[in-house]
Amino acid sequence: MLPPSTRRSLPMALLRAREVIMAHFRPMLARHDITEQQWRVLRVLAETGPLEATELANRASILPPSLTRIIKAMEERGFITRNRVKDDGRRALLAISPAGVALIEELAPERVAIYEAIEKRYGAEEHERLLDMLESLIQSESTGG
Amino acid sequence: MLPPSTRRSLPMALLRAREVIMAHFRPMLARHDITEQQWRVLRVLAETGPLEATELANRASILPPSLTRIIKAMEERGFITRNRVKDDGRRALLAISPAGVALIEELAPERVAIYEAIEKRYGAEEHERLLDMLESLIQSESTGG
DNA sequence: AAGATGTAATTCACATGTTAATTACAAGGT
DNA sequence: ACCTTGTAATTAACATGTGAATTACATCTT
Repeated sequence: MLPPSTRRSLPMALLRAREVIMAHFRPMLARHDITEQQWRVLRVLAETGPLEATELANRASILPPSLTRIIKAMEERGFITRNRVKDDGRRALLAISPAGVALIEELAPERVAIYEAIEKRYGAEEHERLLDMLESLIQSESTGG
Repeated sequence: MLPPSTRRSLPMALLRAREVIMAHFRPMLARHDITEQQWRVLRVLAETGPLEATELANRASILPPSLTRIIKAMEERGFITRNRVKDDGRRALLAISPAGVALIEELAPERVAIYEAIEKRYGAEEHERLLDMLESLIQSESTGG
């Protein structure tokens, strides 16, 4: 097997694919002055309820040092709250605040419209298949080592 | 259409997929003290020959400000060279040096082995199909707007 | 030639990615 | 109680991502 060219390597293809998709969301996020990562944190907390930092980092695919900074910024802006866990001074439960929920709800319509536009261009079935294949790849690489 | 959960959103899936793949390459790059982005720059220059900064940035999927810093670092380490373009003082041709070529050749076997291992776990046909679908997605999103 | 406009590259400022080291606790063993 | 070991979170240091502003040239216009 030859070393793949940069025009057909999986890491590059995944990177470019993510870029073209995120390009559609960035203007929306910029208008509300939140970053892509802050947006992920908000959505994870909204979906799952309060989480400890480690679990939140895993679910949002953000490394612990980054999460520390993000939490700090979002707490100051009033989008999330933290509450120490009883009997363990290390941990804290992170939760989305009403303001955070309001932001998610405010962006929901535009978010749906963007996804619909992507599905229209790329194809809804293709979209589902791609998600399946990506999940399968993640599974095969993360478990089998 | 409901807003997709973070467990099945295209941006998150692409991000996670890239993470699990890059996890296999990072140790190799770390041993040679080069970053993922520097590695991309080297490979693009090796494949295509000398390029101007803008074209290199596009092909390596690196933003201009990042490329400026990367070029500076790699020039100092002797992996790439720059030559001003005649009749246009703004542009410069960036080229890989013999030391850069040597690094690529040194890493080639391990690189092939890593790709083979991924194909073995995920399936060669699945791999090809995934690349096709990603290219199709990139195409549909970058042209159609 | 001078000014307006466009383009390539860089610089700035700040957020995140990344690894290693450190701090703060918790739990277990002696 | 003390010490070791393990774990959660943070901090440190440096590289890159990102958008806005700036600089350095080119080119076009008059």
